[in-house]
Amino acid sequence: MSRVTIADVASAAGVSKTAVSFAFNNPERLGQATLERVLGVAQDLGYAPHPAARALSMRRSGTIGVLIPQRLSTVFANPFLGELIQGLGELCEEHDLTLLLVPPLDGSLEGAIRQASVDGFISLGLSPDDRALGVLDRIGIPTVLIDSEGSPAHPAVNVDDQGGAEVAARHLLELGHRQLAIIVLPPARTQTHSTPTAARRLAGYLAAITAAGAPEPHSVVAGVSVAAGAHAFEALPRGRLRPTGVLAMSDMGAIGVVIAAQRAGLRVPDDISVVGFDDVPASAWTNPPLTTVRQPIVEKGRLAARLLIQRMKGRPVTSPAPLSTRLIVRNSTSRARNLDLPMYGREIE
Amino acid sequence: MSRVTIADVASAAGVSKTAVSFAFNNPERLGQATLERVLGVAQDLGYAPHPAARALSMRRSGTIGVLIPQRLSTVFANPFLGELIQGLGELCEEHDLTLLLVPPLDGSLEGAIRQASVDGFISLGLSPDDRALGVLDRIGIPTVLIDSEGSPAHPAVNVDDQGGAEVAARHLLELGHRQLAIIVLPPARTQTHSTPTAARRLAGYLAAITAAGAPEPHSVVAGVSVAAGAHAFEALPRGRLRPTGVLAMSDMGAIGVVIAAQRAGLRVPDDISVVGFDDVPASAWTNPPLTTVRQPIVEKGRLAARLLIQRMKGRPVTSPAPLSTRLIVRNSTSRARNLDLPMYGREIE
DNA sequence: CCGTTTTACTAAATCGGTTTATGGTCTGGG
DNA sequence: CCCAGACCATAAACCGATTTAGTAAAACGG
Repeated sequence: MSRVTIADVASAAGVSKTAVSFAFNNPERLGQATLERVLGVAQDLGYAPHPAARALSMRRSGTIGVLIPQRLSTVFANPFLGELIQGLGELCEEHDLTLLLVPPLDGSLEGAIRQASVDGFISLGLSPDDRALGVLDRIGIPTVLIDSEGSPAHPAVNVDDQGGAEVAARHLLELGHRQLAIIVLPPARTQTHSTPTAARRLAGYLAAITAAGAPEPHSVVAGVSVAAGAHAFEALPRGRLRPTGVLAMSDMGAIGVVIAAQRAGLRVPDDISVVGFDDVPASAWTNPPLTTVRQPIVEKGRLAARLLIQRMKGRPVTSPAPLSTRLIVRNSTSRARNLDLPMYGREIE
Repeated sequence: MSRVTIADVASAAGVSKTAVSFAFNNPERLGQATLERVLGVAQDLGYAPHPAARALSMRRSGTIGVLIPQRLSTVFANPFLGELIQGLGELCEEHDLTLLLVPPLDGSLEGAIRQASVDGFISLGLSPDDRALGVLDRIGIPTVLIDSEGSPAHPAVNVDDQGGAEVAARHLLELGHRQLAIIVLPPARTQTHSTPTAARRLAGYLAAITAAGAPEPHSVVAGVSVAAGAHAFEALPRGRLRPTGVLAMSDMGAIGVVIAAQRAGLRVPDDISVVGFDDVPASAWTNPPLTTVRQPIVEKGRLAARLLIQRMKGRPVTSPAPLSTRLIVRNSTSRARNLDLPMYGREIE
């Protein structure tokens, strides 16, 4: 009942284990006749080399791990990861690699990292002081960071978050919005402070806002999901202080805000403008289509995978320049209603 | 520079490899003093057991594989997989398992299956005669099928595709639509004929249509993506024979149809009704929100993972009853325009 | 015909763990 | 004082492959 091993094939074919191994990995080292016989027997027996045994002796598993900072059961609610995997996947296919999703094992990424049999890691959104990073270079597995601070040890792939955020905020300001709100991404996994990405986007928003001399924005923390975005909207000030423009750090959050606003009887963009971040595909289909900051997610995945594969080959690699972002203006933003119009400041609901 | 092994720890702590192993896996078999010393040394050296070695000797890898019928670079364009993984992920977390994505290795799923070091497989949408299935039970790794024909060897988790499709078609027919079109899912990976899911949905559509005595629908094959759906719309007959109702076998396809229709100057649902399948979350946010057949994707993932884990524990498992589907009526469908109205049959563009 | 390659194959070491079987040391009871 | 049992720790076997070093036989060159 148990699995067919190389020894079974060897004895069935009347040769040594070495010969069987050669048949698959070094066929030219075997005579025609033996080669065919061994291959035939292996086929008949349904032999497949044990992957773990193979990985152990070859010191490579043919797998790269994606270090995910959240639970699997929630992280895919954001299309971002799916997009990223499309990019990673392209290079994995080229190089015959499979992808292992590595979420925290009962809360601990460190533990998960040790368990994972991979040749390299792509790590998402780790803060520079996450303990997982320590484990990573202690174990010495090549790693490429995405959305983190780069370090001499590990190259990082980033986009111009701050620049993108700045343009987004300026867009609202130029449309005449003064009273803004920011939907801030939740803090890093174990830390209380924000992720590098959130920090950079926030810096961009604030830079534009203070440069324009607009009042300090109200800010609410919300996870990257439609529900969280909707919830965040509820937490916004109402009445006279109600923001007319919302800067969300994610598209999902922005969509949530839009939906909650509409449910509350506001029209988007007439009563409230909302701008997202990421430009996931769905942003183009929403009602209204979302104004958002586009970042090249698939390209980011491709680039990170490419760098990782370089590192896995032993070549030294340094962090590339941040990929550029750009504002995609669709229909969730419009000119701010004039302060004197009767509509301004009306109570919600 | 190379990795710290159990032997290094053993010699550094002045004990045997066995003792080190026990320190981690069988701490009660060691004395207090030794235990602490070994653990301390291991910590200092940054020791982590080699996952492949561990997997080899323990005969388990702590990983389950998801057999994906398409390339990674395309499959995540459909939110379906992400949703499913949310479900799988819930149970993986409970049982400390990681998830390996196993797409075809240069075209061959069989090859990919052999390489994957996993304790079990979840397989997506395999036709009953796919050669990959043969490999699966030859190797003897527990497997649960999703969206396939179940077999005595492998339990399958399915939803009531046919019933759902039937309700969807009836919905359009009851709204007065006669001239329908069907956007058919593309055939299985290597085969020329359709996947079980596509076949069942098609059967459902046709059952309702013939029962209603409506004319035979036009059908177009299109992949599960917005672009493919849009493309499919272009292939639909125009003029007098233009369908007023479209049955898409996926939400992504449906969204593509909607977008292409709107681009062509049609109003949805006034000029053309479209119904999707799956009810991925994005369907609720589109413009207009999509009428679609809801299937419980996350639940499907949960159930499949639960069954697989049972099988991995050696318990026998049989295919559960199909999960039920239901029609979610939103705004992409409406009463068919009366045949006599001047608008009917107007040329597109 | 003899030494040298080449060819075809194999025994044994190795990868890095876990596990089984066993051997000492201490303790306590008779 | 002796023996049984409890307690700790270890040597060696094992998991299932790859790979190194080497051997026997055949082919080759002069």
